Amino acid sequence: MKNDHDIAPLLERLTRILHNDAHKEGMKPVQWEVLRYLLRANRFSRSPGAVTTYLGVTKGTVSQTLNTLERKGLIEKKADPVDKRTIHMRVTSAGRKALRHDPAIDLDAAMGQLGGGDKAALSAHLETVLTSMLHNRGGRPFGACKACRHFNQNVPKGKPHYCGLLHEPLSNADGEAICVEHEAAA
Amino acid sequence: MKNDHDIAPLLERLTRILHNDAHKEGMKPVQWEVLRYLLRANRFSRSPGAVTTYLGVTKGTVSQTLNTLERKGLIEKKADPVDKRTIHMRVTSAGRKALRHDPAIDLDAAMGQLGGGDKAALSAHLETVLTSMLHNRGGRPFGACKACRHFNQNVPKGKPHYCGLLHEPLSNADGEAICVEHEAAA
DNA sequence: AAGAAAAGTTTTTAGTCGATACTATAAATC
DNA sequence: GATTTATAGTATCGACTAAAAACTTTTCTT
Repeated sequence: MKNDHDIAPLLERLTRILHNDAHKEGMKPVQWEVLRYLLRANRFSRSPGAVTTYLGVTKGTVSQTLNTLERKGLIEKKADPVDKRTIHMRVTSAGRKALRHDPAIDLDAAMGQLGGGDKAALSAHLETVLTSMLHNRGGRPFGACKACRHFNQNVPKGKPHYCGLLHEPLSNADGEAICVEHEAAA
Repeated sequence: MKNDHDIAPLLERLTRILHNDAHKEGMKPVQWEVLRYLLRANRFSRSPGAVTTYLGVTKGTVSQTLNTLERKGLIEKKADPVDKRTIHMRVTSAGRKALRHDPAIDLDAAMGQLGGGDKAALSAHLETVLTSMLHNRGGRPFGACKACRHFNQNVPKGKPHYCGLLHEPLSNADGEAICVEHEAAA
């Protein structure tokens, strides 16, 4: 078969455009990525370590980027009272405000060119490729908490949910968020 | 409709993996991009200016990257004998050799997870999105020379092809390559 | 011939990123 | 209980990316 559909160049150019657009509002591409991540991550996944795992870059780089975001007032850090090594972060209201100018919003707009079925197909195909890439380098999937095999719905009774891995209660919002520890349900 | 398929995060992560992988062989992501581009571009499109248009970054940045690639011996520069402002480049044999370790090859492998029909669909969908993004920022498509409205097949007779815009003859290889000046045939 | 435009380079400044070395806390082992 | 080892983060260095602005040379316009 001659035609390999030249998907790589398409992806490369799309990527490049997105990357270029991310130099807005005094921000850098990684900074947007981290900010977006922190907004979508549950409370177990808003640490420098989780960001490191998510991005796949070194700890030092993440540390610097987080410092920058903190200096800009877009995120806040708070030491864990129990394990004093770990740090928890949250997006400030200024951070949320900044995300309203997220350059990636343009991508959603462009996606509007596709019909519903096409979007579903594109999503599925990208997920297949991504999963394969992640698998080959031992990366974590960072899936939704509620779709994890450690997620227990309405346990204990009366309370919302429960994480069987970390032995922690989970709010409804937690369930929707993405998690470092995510392992797909069987 | 609630489900917007969350395509952006998928694309973002895939992009991030590709970007991280591109720190190999002493190369940087942009350097791979430029090298790949120069190998696929026809002779009218292997100038610093064309690379600038392709990448969408500033001239200064491109100039630096090209200097680095030249210093590494992966590309060669040559001044145009007619218009002394412009410079033509070509990938050296060392450059071609380097591209055999192109980290983007892994993407093709991951794409192997998809069936032929899925690949075609993915390609088509990505192209739709890319075209939309390009259109919104006045970017050039950089399509194949032979699919351009200025492409004249087998003109003049006996000779291979001809570019009606630049008034230059085109080899078969030229026809296959991508071009800055490309405008889709009607 | 004068001015404007085009193609590239250079310099400056801010941030990314891998690598390495480091500190502090926690867990494991003896 | 003290020592080792692992984990979570930070600090520093050097190479590179990128925008922005100033500049050179060459070509096009009028």
